[in-house]
Amino acid sequence: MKDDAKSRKDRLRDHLKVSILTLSLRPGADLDEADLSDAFGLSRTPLREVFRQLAGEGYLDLRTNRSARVSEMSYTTLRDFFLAAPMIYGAILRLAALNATPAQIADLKAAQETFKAALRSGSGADRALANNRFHEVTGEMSGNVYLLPSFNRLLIDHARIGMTFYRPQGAQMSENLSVASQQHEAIIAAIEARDDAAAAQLAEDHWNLSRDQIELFVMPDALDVPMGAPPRSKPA
Amino acid sequence: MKDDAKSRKDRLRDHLKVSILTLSLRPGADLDEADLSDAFGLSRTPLREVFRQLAGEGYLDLRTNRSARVSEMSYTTLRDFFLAAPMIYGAILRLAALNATPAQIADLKAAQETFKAALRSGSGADRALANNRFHEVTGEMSGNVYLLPSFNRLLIDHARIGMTFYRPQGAQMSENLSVASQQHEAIIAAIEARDDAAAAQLAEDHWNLSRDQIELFVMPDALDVPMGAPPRSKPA
DNA sequence: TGATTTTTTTCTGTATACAAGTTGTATTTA
DNA sequence: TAAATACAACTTGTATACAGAAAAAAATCA
Repeated sequence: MKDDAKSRKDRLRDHLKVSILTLSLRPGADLDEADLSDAFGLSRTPLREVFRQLAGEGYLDLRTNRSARVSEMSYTTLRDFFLAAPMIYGAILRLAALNATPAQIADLKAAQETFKAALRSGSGADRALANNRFHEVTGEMSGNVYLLPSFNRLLIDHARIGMTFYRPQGAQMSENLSVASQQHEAIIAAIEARDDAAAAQLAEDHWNLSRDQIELFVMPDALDVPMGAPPRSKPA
Repeated sequence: MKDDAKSRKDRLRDHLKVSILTLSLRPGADLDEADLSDAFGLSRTPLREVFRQLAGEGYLDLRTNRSARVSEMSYTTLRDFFLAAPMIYGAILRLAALNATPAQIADLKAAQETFKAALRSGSGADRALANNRFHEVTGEMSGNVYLLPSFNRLLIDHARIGMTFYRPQGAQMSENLSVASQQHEAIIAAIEARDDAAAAQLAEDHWNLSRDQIELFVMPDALDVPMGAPPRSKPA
C-alpha cells in the first residue's frame, strides 16, 4: 500500500485528472473499470472510490448501472461558464492577495516558471496544465472553503476550453499567451504587495483576455456569417 | 438492491445529511463504518462510497487510515462564510429568476408551504431542514453547474449555523422568522415574474436578516464594545 | 429481409475475507 | 514512578467472488 509516497490510487487520480484536463480523455468518454484496474494494478474497489471522488470534484459523471463518464461540455455549460467565471475569479484573487502565505507565494512563482517554460517549448497540453496549476495555487491562497468548490470546477473546464480554443498556432494566440504570462507576473506582484484591489483588477483583465481568445474561435472573424454557418473557420 | 425505489444507499445518504444539517451529528464527530453498516444493512463497500460522495459535497472529511468525520465548523469558516454567502446567494437568485421552470416554481411553493408549517408547529431542526430545502430549490432553478458546488456547500453550513444561533426562542427570533417567511414569498413572486433585479435585491435583504440574527447571538446585546471595535455595526 | 424476442455475454453493484495500519494497554526498564 | 517498548484489539484499505442489470448477439417469426 505504501508504494513510494504516492500510492497507486494517487497515481490513478492524477492520471485521470491530467487526461481529462488535456482532453486526452474527451468529454463524454466512457471509462472502463476493468481496463484501468489492470493498468494501475488496483482492484475495482479503490478504483471506484477514486471515481466517486473525481465525480464530486466535477471531472466525472456517474450513472447507476452504467459506466463512469468524463463530464460533458455543452453549449449551455459554456454560457454558464462565461457567467460564473469573472465573479469567482475576481473574488478568489482578491482573497489570495489578502491571505497568501510566503510558502504559497513561492509555489505560485514556481508555477509561473513552469508556465513560462511550457510557453517556450511545451505542447498545448503542457501549457494548459501549467496554467491550470498557477490558478490552482491562487485558489489555495484564497483559503475560502466556500468559494473553492466552484473555483476548482471552473478551472477544470477552463483548461478544457483552452485546449479546444487555443489550439491553432496563430500569431494572435502567441501574442495573447505572452500577455497572459505578463499578467501572471503582475498577479504575483499584487499578491506579494497584499494589494487586493489590484489583484481583483488583474483578475478582470486576465479573464477578459481569455474570453477574447475564446470568442475569437467561437465567432471566427465575426463577420456576417450567412445562415447555416460552417462549424469553424481559421482566422488570419 | 431495488428495495422500494429508494435504495438503502440513498437512505443512508439522506440520514447522514439530515443528521449533519441538524447537528444531530456534530461537526468533528467520528463515524463508525461497522455501526452504520449494521444499522442500514449495507456492507462497508457501498457505505464507503457514500462517505466519499458526501465528502465531495462538503458534509464529511476523510483522512486515510482514520475514521470519517463530520466536517468541522470553526471561527475561520464562519468568517469565510460571511464573505462568500452574499455574493453567491445573490448570483443564484438572480439566475433562478431568469431560468426557473414552472415545475421548479411549483417545487419552490411546496417547499415554502413546508417551511410555514414548520414555523407553526415544527422543531428547530424541522425549520432548518425546510428552509434548507427552499434554498436548495432556488439552486436547482439557477441551473449553473459552476455556482452550485459553492452554493450547496454554503447551504450546509448555513443550516448548521442556523441550528446553533436560532436556538433560543426569543421574541426577536420569532419576529425574524416571520420576516424570513415573508421574504420567501417575495422571492417566489420575483422568480415567477422573471424579475432578476428584484430577486437579487431580495437575496441581499434575506441575507442581511440572517446575518443580523447570527450577530445577535455572536455578540449578545451588541452595545458599545470597548476596545477592538466590533467587525460590523448593525444597519438601521 | 427486417423486426422482435430470447439468449448470451459483459459490466456494474455488493458482500465478504483478508491485509495493513492505528490505537490503547500492559509490561519492562531505568 | 515515568518513559519506552511490545503486544493485543480494533479499524481502515484492498482483493476477490458472486449477484444483478444492461448491452450485445443470436434466434425466431412475419
